[in-house]
Amino acid sequence: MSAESDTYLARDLSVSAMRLNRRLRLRHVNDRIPVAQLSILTTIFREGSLTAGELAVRERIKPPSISRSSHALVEMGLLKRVPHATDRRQVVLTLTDEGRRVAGEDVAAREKVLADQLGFLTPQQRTTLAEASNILIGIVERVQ
Amino acid sequence: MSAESDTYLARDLSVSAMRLNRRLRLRHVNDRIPVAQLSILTTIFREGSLTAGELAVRERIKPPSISRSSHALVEMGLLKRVPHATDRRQVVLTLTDEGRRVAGEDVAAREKVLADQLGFLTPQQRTTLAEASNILIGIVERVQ
DNA sequence: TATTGTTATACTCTATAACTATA
DNA sequence: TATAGTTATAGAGTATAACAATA
Repeated sequence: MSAESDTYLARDLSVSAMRLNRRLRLRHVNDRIPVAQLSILTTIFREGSLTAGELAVRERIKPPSISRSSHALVEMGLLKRVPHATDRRQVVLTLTDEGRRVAGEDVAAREKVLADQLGFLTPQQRTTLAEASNILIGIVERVQ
Repeated sequence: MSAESDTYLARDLSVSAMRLNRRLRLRHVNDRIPVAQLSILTTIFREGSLTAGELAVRERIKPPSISRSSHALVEMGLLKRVPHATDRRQVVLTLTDEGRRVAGEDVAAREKVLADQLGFLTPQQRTTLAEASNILIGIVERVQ
């Protein structure tokens, strides 16, 4: 890789992240559930019930954002707010049956949305994306 | 790559794009120019003066977003709005001297912001990111 | 009529600061 | 006092719809 392409790697990454993000958000808006809220839903789906604070850590956002999004999900009937067993300050966020159904469907839906696109790729390109995703996660962890 | 990891590739991609985006946006907020506006600035820096419509195509956003962001940049003294030579409906967006300076500096600044993070990576990982960025751009082009 | 761009409006997502309730 | 979470407030970024000016 040349020094010149190194220079633009950061820009290319941020631009492609921004644009991909925009596209995916729009897809989900069409599907009636905003992408950040869907992320919360599927995180709980995968990891099980979590308190608001634990969720904030996993989603890497601040508690107020969790608060807003989780209330929206409760209003949609996808999430329940359960009192914590021993600490009444905490709130345990749990999927409703409908929430579990939606979260489960979303995996398939997302697969479908991107499947067409991934279909254009070679296996090697898919591997590249999977590796890149892991690298990006690591970078995000360190940029604080 | 297993079928299972295939299933989650789309989710991993969208999550890492969202989080990276968030981090980069916050970095730029600290630097006083919002990232989307900076993207406009550097696009014109790289490609030369563009009309609002041309810019909307390149940035993959709708004209109203260009309108808002470009006016903000004009207010900051970074962008000029020049009447089109032959078509008075169109507006040509051109960098001011200050805009050119800021855009130029941004390449270095962005390099500095991510340089620390890229420094943790192996040359092979950087290559992976560069390739992934190109693949993602291609995907974004097709998701319409 | 068609194209270019702006204005009006609305929504998502996020943050920081200030607050409440509980530990 | 410290912690968990909410409310209040602000700002970025985006879209669609309706509009004005020009071709």
